[in-house]
Order: sequence, then structure tokens, then C-alpha cells
Amino acid sequence: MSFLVDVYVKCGNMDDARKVFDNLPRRNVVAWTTLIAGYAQNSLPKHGILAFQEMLHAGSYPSAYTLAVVLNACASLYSLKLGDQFHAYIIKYHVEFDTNVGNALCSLYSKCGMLEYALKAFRRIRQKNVVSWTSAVSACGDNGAAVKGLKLFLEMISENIEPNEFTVTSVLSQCCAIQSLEFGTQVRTLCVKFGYESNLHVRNSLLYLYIKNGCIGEAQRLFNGMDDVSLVTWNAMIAGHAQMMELTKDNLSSCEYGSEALKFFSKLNRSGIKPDLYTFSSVLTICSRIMALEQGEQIHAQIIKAGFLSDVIVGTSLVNMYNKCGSIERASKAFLEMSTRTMILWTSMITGFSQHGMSQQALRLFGDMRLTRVKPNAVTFVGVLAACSHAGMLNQALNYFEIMQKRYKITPVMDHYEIMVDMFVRLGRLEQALNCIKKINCAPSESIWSIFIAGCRSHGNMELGFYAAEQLLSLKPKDTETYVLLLNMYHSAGRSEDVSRVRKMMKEKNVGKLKDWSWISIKNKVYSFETTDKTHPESSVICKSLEDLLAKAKSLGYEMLESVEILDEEEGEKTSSPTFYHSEKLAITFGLENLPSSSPVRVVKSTILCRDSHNFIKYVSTLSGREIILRDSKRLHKFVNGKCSCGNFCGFL
DNA sequence: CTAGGGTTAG
Repeated sequence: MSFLVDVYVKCGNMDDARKVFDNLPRRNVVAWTTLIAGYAQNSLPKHGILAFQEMLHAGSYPSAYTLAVVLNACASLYSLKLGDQFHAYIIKYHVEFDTNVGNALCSLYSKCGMLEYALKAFRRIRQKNVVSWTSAVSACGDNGAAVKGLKLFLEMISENIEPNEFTVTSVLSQCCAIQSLEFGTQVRTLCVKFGYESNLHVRNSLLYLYIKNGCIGEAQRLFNGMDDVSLVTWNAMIAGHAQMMELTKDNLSSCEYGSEALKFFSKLNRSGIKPDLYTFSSVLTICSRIMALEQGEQIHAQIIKAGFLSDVIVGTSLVNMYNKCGSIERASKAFLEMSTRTMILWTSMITGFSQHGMSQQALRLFGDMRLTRVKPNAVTFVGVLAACSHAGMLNQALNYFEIMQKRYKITPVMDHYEIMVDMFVRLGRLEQALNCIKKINCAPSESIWSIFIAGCRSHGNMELGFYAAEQLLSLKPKDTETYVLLLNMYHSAGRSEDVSRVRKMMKEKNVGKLKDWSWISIKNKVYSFETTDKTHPESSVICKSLEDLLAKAKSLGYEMLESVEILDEEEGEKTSSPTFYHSEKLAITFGLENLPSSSPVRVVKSTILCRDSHNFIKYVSTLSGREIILRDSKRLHKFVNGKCSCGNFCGFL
């Protein structure tokens, strides 16, 4: 009669299963076990364990299978305590060599983070089946011992045990964890042999394998051949493209990967599968990188509808997206609407104000944060110090720098020193800046010297600049922008032998060319621009508009800085670089013409903005009456009515 | 009984 219990169990109706069980004339082991397994299968492991205790109380002897079922209930509760308690029965009934019991023990120990015990339980099993092997292999993977897991898998193969879909899925994810494309590829061959390649789990694992190894093309090929997909598949493709954005040095392809990722997101929406919080945070981050505010807003609306706004991480991504897109108002609004505020959320908002040049608001918010007793970390202080630096609040900065170390026990890192140096430089205190650099107890970074050198140039202290340049060069810099800074400095000082020396170093170090790209996102499409010369055929229309703008700006008093900034031309070519046609100018011109007249223009630029461009854009913001938000490789510039939020101080001057 | 994955600040 216990089969009736099973019927209700299979229907997920445990209440009636229990009633039927209670009315059974005789309750044997099978009936009890069916009931216990039923509770476990229907996510009621605690009831299952209670039923087991009831069973012992009633004087029934559990079978090995009963014990296996109970152990699985413990495993789903991650309860080692209960598991240990039942281990006594396993010894008592001499069932530790039983396959089901061993499998269950292996899984229980694995879930509780005790890999060694899991493997011991596995080794004790007399007749190991595929499940035993798979449990043991997965146990390794779940506990971060991928190499061990793969070795065990090889042992399994050599024992002529045929893996199943479960096994290969776990093995593939372990190949992914240790980034072993070679092993993974061999496993894929095995999957083909056994006909597992069409299994969705297997395919998703393969997708991640390729993505983690940067083989986005192979991932795409695999994806295109899939007719059955799940949310895991979509998230993998989105995350994969987002990762490629960071991996590529080339900013043009980076932004292409970004828009590609967003295309996957729209396809996901059309597919009818509901995105989850991971999807939302990923796509918001992508929007923030390419400054796709319109899409970010649409996603915001979708998040509200889907009810994910209460998630802190989604909320933080949202605040960050608005900050990075230059919309501090909406960032602030989203921040205030969040019910829980983590340290990262506070930091994100403080940094947002700081980057927008709103120092007072940033510091006030930091005060609020301290009142709520959320502890700041090193990143929080990056925002706080930058706010002080921006406002020229020297004493406050020094004060916070001390509070950070003494009160919060945070050791300053390069980021903090860079801000302090930047501040001294802004105030024209070059000696103090240099002292600050000298105080750092490790090698100063490339960018800290760059900040200092740029400061020396703008304050006309060339001697100090040349000295710092030697220090910088001895560090063997890697960054193209660093070299360009030096080239410009030596060039404008007429030191041609130093120019050739730096160029030679660039060749030796194989430093790439400075790729100056700007892009603008309009209506879910990304348009990119490269610094070009006048004769560029495709941009002739934009160039014409740009020339009109230039003429108007000149009538307002704009003077183009004729100082020849060397960009990346080869040695021997003495052509001056066409600062007039800098990519950001083209992108902004394009934006002015193709966006609604009230809409701000948002542009991302791959390199640091130069002084001339900065000056020009100020005029353009006055001329057009538009807000222009430009994010370059170092900071955010928000131009409103001839003024810029950066306080007119950028490193590349 | 054993399976896939992933997010936020600089």
C-alpha cells in the first residue's frame, strides 16, 4: 500500500501523502522511506529528518537506502551536525560501504566544505557507480580543487566507467575554473562521442569555458547552433561580451562589444525569458561604460517592473550607471530611493558627486555615511580626498588623510597619493607635491609622475619637469599616454634630442600608438569617431559643421592653441597633428546635430582630453546652450554654459 | 542519488 504514499509524493502533495501514510495498517521500512524521501524531494528536509526520528522511535529498522535518503536531507540543509548524528547509525547498521550511503555521504561532506571526508566516503564505497564518481568529481569542483577533480575524472575513465551528462558538465566547469582550454576541448570531443553535446547544461558549461578563455568567437558559434537556451545561456553571452570590453585594448572594438552585449540583452527580452538581477547589474555596467543613458533608463524601468529595484547590487549598478552617464541628479534620486545602503553604495554616490565636481555634496554625504556607522574603505577615501582636492581644500584633505589611517586603519595606496599630489599640483605647490611622492614607500606609479609633470608644465617649472621625467623614464613606463606627455613636454621645450630618445624607448618597449577614439550612443546605436584630417571623405559633412562651430567660437573669443601637440606620428614626419579634428570634437558635433535640441550630448573618449579641446568645448556649450558631458580616460567633464565641472584642471595640459 | 553561472564603488 505504500505506493499510494508515493503517488501523492510525486504530485508534491505531502499533506495527503502523510494522511495516507498515517492510515496505513502496517508501516514497513519501504513506507517510512517513501515518506522521508518524499519530504526531502519536496524541499521539506526538516520534516524528513523528523519522520526518520519518528521511524526509529516506532521501532522500525532503517535500510541503507533510508539512511542515504536522510543524509541527502541533511546535505540539502548543509547540516554537518545532523549528518554526524546519523553517521552513528551508519556504523551501527554496517552500511558505510553501501553505494547509496556512500554517495550521499560524499555529497554531504562536499556541501559542508569537507572535501577530504567526501573523498574518503567515496573511497569506502565497494561498488562505485557513475553517480559515485560524479559526486566525487563534483565535490572537488565545488571545493575549489579543480586539478584534483580532473585527475579523479581521468582515473574514472581509466577504470572504464562511462561518464554521463552530469559528469561532463562538472568536468567542463572545472576546466573553466582553471582556464584549461586544452583539457576542455578534449572533454568536448568526449561529449560528442557520447552524444551529450546537445544537452543544455553541457552546452552552457562549454560556453563559459570559451568565454573565460577569451574565445568569444567560438562561444558565438556554439550559441548560434543552440536552439534551446536558458537564462544561463543569455547571461553567459552578455557577461562574455562585457568581459571582452575590458580585455581589448582597442577602444573601438571595446565599444562594439558593449553594444553587442546589449543586443543580446534585447534578444533575451524578446525570447520571453525573464532576466534576473545578475542580468540587470551586468547590462547596467555595460551602459555605464559606453554612456548609453537612454538604454540605461529603459533598463531602469524594466527593473522596477520586474521588482528588482530592492536589490542593493542592482541599485548600486543603477546609481553608478547614472553617475557614469553624467546624470548626477538621477543618480542621487536613485540613491535616495534605496532602502538599504551598503558601503559600496555610499562610496558610489560619494565618488559620483566628487567626479562631478560637487565637493560639498560629496563631503556632506560622507558625513551622513559616518553617522549611519557604515565603515568606509580605501575606495571611499579615494572619493573623499578627490572631493577635497577638487575644491582646493588642502587642510581638510590632510585631515581626512590622517583620519583614514589613524581612525580607520587604512594604509594609503597609490590612488590616495595620486590625489594628494594632484591637489598640491593644482595649488601650485610643486615642492610639496614632490615631497609627497618621495614619501611613498614603494615605487611611485607612472600616473603619479605624469600628474606631477603635467603640473610642472602648466606652472612653467620646466627644471622640475625634466627631473621628474628622468625619474619616470627610469620606471620604464608602459602606457602610451605617458610617452606622449613626455614627447609633448620635450617638443615644446625644443629638446629634440630628448624627443628622439623617448621615441627610441617607445620602439624598444613596443609601446602601441595612441588610439584616439570617441563615441556617442544615440537611440541604442553607438557611433564612433577617429581623429582625422580634413580630407577624410566620410566625415566631410561633420567637418563642415565643426568648422562653422569653430568660426562662431572664434567670434566669441576662442583662440585655437597652435602649440603643436605630437600625437603618434612616426619619426621623420613633422606634420603637426590635427588638433582641430580631434575625435571628441567630431563626436560632439555629430551629437549636436542628431540629438533632440534639449538633450545633453554625452561622449566617451579613449584618451585624455587636451587643453585646446577642453577650451573649445566650453565655447560650444555656450554657443549651443547644451550640456556636454565628456568622459575621457581620466575623468568626467560636464560642460554647462561655458564652465566645466573639472575645475579646468586636467592632466594633459 | 550526481550537473551549468553570475553582479556593485576606484
